[in-house]
Amino acid sequence: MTATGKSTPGLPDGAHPVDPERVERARARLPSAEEGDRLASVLTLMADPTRARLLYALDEVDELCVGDLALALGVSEDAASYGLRVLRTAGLVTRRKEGRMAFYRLAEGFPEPLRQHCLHRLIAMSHRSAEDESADI
Amino acid sequence: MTATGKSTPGLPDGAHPVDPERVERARARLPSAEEGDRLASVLTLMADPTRARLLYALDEVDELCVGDLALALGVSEDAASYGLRVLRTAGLVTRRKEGRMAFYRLAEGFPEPLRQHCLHRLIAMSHRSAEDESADI
DNA sequence: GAGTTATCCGTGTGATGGCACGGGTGTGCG
DNA sequence: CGCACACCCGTGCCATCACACGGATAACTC
Repeated sequence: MTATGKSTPGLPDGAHPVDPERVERARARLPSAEEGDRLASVLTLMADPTRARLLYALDEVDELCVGDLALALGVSEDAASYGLRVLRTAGLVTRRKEGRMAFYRLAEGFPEPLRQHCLHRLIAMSHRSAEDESADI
Repeated sequence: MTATGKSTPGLPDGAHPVDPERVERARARLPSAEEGDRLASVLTLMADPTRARLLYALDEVDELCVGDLALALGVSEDAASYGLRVLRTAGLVTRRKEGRMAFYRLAEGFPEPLRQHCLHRLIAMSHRSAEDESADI
C-alpha cells in the first residue's frame, strides 16, 4: 500500500502523483476525453454571439425567416445565413421553405438541457454579470 | 401605421421585415450584442475539452496541483498548465502556492449558474447523448 | 552551492472559425 | 419572358486558439 497516504510537500517518495487519493477521486468521476469533446462541440455552437442570439430568438418566436432574423439581431443577412448554416448542419435548427424564403425554427430534437441551461439560465446570468451598476446582493 | 399586419409571402409592401410583429417580439427580448459577447466569452472558456474537464475535476475535489491535474485528465503538464493559465486569467480559478508547487481551485466568485448548468447538467447530457445503446428513458 | 523538481512565461506554428464576396438557384411579379 | 428578390453555397482572408518548445524562476535535497 506504499503507506504514503498524504505526502508532505517535500517527500520524493510519491514522485508525480502528489495526492493520489484526490487524483483517483477526480479521475473516477471525470468525463472521458470523448465526452469532453462532445460537450465542447455542443458548447462551441453556443459560444458565438450570433449563433447564441439566433437560437434565443428562435426560442422566443416559433419561426422566422433569414432576413428577419438578421434584422432582429442587427447583423448582415450573410452572417445570419452563415450562422444558421452551421446550426443546421449541427442539427439544432430546421428549415421550412415557403416560396422563395426559408423559415427556421429550433429542431424538434433540440436538446432540452441546452435550451434551459444555456439559453435561459446562462443568458440571464450574463445580463447581471459584467459591471452591474448598483448590484443589490 | 402601414396597415400591413401579416404580409403573405409575395407582398412587396413590407419589403424586408416580412413579419414585423415577430421581429419586434424577438428584438425586444433578445440579449444585446454586448450581452451576447459576454455569454460567448464565458461559454468559450467551457467549450474546450481540457478546460471543461479541468473545471469539472476542481469541482469534484477542492484543490489539485498542476501535475496531478494533468495526470487525472491524461494530458501533458503543459496543456494543463496552459488551460489553467487561461482559466486563471479569466478569473475562474485561483492559485495557491505551497513550496514549489501550485494548487488550483475554483475561484470564490465562480459563477454558480455555470457550475450547475454547464458542469453538471450539460456534462450529464453529453454522457447520455451521442449514440446511446439501450437508452432506458 | 550544485542538481533536481514543479511550475510559469513568451513565442512559434498548425489548425480552426467567422464572415464577406461572388456566383448560382428557385420563386414571384409584371 | 425577363427582372428582382430571398436565400444558398463555395471560397478567400484575417483573427484567434490550443498546444509544444525553450528558457527562466523558486524551492527542496544533498
